[in-house]
Amino acid sequence: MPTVRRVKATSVAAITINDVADRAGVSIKTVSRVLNNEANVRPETRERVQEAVTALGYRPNLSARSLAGSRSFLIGLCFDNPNPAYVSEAQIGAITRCRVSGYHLVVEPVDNRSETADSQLEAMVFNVRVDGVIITPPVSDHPAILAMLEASRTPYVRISPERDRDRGPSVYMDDYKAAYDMTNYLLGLGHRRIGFVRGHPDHGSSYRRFDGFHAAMADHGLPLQPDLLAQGYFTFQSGVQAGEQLLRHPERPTAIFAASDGMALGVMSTAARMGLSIPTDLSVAGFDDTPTARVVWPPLTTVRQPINEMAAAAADILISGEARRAMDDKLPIKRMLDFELIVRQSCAPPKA
Amino acid sequence: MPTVRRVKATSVAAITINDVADRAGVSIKTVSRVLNNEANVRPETRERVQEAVTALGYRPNLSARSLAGSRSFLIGLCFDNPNPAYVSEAQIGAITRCRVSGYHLVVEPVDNRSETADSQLEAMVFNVRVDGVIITPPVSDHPAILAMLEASRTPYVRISPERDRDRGPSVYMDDYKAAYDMTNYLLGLGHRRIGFVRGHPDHGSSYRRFDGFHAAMADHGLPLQPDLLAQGYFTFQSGVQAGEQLLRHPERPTAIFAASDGMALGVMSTAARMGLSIPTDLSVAGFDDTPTARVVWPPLTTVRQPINEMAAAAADILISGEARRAMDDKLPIKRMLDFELIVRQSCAPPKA
DNA sequence: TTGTAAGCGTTATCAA
DNA sequence: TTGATAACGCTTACAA
Repeated sequence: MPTVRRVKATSVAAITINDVADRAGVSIKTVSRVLNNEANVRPETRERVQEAVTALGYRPNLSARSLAGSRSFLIGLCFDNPNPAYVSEAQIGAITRCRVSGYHLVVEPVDNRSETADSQLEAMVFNVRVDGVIITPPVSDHPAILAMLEASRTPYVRISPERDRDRGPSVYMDDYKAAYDMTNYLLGLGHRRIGFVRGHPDHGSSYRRFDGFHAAMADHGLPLQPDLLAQGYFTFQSGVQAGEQLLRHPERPTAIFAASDGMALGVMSTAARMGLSIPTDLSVAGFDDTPTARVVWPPLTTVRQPINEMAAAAADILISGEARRAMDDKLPIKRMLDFELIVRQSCAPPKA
Repeated sequence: MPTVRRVKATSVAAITINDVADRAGVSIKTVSRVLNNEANVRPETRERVQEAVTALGYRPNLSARSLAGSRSFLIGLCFDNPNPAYVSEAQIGAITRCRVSGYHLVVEPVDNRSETADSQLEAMVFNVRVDGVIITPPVSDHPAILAMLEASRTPYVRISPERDRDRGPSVYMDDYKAAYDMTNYLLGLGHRRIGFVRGHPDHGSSYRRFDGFHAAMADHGLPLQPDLLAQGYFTFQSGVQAGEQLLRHPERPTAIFAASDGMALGVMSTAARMGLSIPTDLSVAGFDDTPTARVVWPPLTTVRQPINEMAAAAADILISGEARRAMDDKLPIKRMLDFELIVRQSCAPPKA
C-alpha cells in the first residue's frame, strides 16, 4: 500500500524568513531587522537581504508576526449601517491608509441601539487583537463600546463624535465653518432674507451649524430674525414643515439653508407644491451631500463631509502609534478636516 | 536607579490556554480538543474545561491558532465600488455567517478595470492568509484575480458571475424566474401589450431576463412582438430612448418592463415628458431595486436581488470547507437563491 | 480518553 | 553590527 502524503493546504510550502536568511547568508534576526526597518544593519547587508526577499517573493506571515510581536497589522472598523454611502467611503479611506503600511481592515457592523453592542466588538479585540479600532458615527458615541475599548487598552479613534468630544482621539470636520461658508455663499449671491432650518436638537452638529450661519449673518450686519428660523429634526418630513412655516411668511425668504440634505429636500418639495420654482423664486442649500442631493432636480447645493479623508486620518493616528501614546500620556488627539462646498444648481441670485 | 519594567501593550497579561488547562486540571491538548469540538473527550471533562473557559473569560488567540493550525478564521471580501448599497448588504450578509463560526471579515476594495487588480489582493492571500475569498460583481469576473486565487490554492466563491459560470463555486439568483414572475405579475394585472427593454448585450443576465419575459408571455399565448422590444444598455439614457421607441408606437403598450431600474427610470422620464401619467396611462417595472427606485414618484415596482443571502451563502461555502473540497475534487458548487418581487406603485391595471 | 513534545514563523533577549 | 536561542499560544503527531 502506497504511503499517503498529506500536503498542507497551500500546496507549495510557503517561503519563510529562514529561506530568506539562507539565501542572503545572514541570520533570521538580521532579516527581521531589515523587514522592520531597524537601525544598525550595514547597508550592504540590508541590500543583500532585500534582494533575497524580492527574488524569493517572500511574504511575512502576519499570524507569526502578530504572535511574536506586539502588532497584528489589523485595524478594525466599527460601524452601524444607516448610511451605506458613508460607510463605504469610510472604508475606502481607511483602507487606503492601511495599504501604505501593510495593514488590513477588519469590518465589524454593530447595532448601535443595542445595549450589548460592545460584545459584538469583543471578539475583534480579544480574539483577533486588532491594533486599533476606527469608529464611525453614531457608534462613536456608544458608551459601552468606548468603555470596553478603554478597559482592554485598545487604541481607538472616533469619527465625528457628538458627546464627550474630549474622550479619546477623534477626527471630525468643521461644521461651524462649513455653515459659515455656505451662508457667505448665499450672501454673496445677493440674498439678505435667508431662512435657516435647524437640525435635531439632540445633535451637537446642529448647534455648530447654526452658530456658523448666525456668525456669517452677523458679520454682514444682519441680525437674527426669529421668524426666519425653523426647527427641524434632520428628516425630510421636518423639512416639509419647516418649509411651510418659512414660506408662508408674508415677506418670505429668498433663500433657505437647511442643516441637512433631508430637510433641504423637504423644503424643495414644499416649494414645488406652493408653485415656487427653484432656484428662480427660491434658493435652497443643504448639508451632507447625500446621494439623493445630486439626483433631485435641480441638483442641490450642499456641503460634502470629508468622510474618506477622516477615515484615512483615523487609520493614520492608529497606525502611526499616536493613539497608543496618547492613551498612555492621557493626551487628547483631535484632527479637524476640511469640508467641501458643493455648488450645484439649487441656488441663484434673488429675483430683482 | 529603579528598574524599568516594560509591560506588554495589553496591561493585563492575557489568559491563555495554559491558564484554562490549569484551572480545569487537564492538559492543554484537552482544552484544545474541547475548543475545537473534537470527539473523544469525556463529557464531564468537557464540562470542566468549559467552566474554566467561561470563568476565566478565555479567548483563544487567533494568530496562534492560525500559525499552528490550518485556519486563519479570516475571510476576505473583494469588491469594486460602483454601488455602495450592494457592497454594504453583501458585507452584512457575509459577516452574519462569519459570526456564527467565529470568523472575521477582511475587506479588500479593488479597481476592477485595472489589469493588476490581483496584486492588491495578494497581500490578503499571502500575508494575511485568509481562509477564503468572497468576490462580488463585477470583480467576480476578473480573470487575473481568479487565476491568482487558483494558483495560490485559495478557496473562493464568486457572487453572480457572468463569464465562465462553471469556474469555481458561485452563488447567484434566478434572473430567468424573476423576469418570468414579474411578467406574470403584469399579465395578472390585465396587461397584454407589454413592452420589454432588454439589458446590455454583453451581460449574461440580460439574456436570462429576456428569456424569462419571453417564456411568461408565451405561456399566456402571447407571441413575441418585435415592435414591443427595445434594446437598452442598463443606463438611464438608453431607457429614455427605449421609452421613446416603444411609446410612439401607434398602438402603444400599456406596460413596460425594463431589465434594470436605471432603464425603467429612463422610461418613466420619457413617459412624463409625453404627458403620460404612471401608473394610470402606463405601468412601469424595473429590475434591481436600486435606492432610487423607492425615492422616485411613483415608487418603482422592481426585483430585489438577495444580496445579503448570497453573501451569507458564499461565506457558508467557504467556512464549511465545501469550497476547498470542491477545489480538490474539481466539483462545481452552485447555489441559486430566491429573489424578491417588490411591488410598489408604478404598476396598475390597464385603463378600460 | 488523555497527555507529551514538537512545531508553526515570527520578534525579543542577550551575548558576541 | 550580527547571531543563537528563547519565547509567543496554539495545533498536530504520536504515545500512553
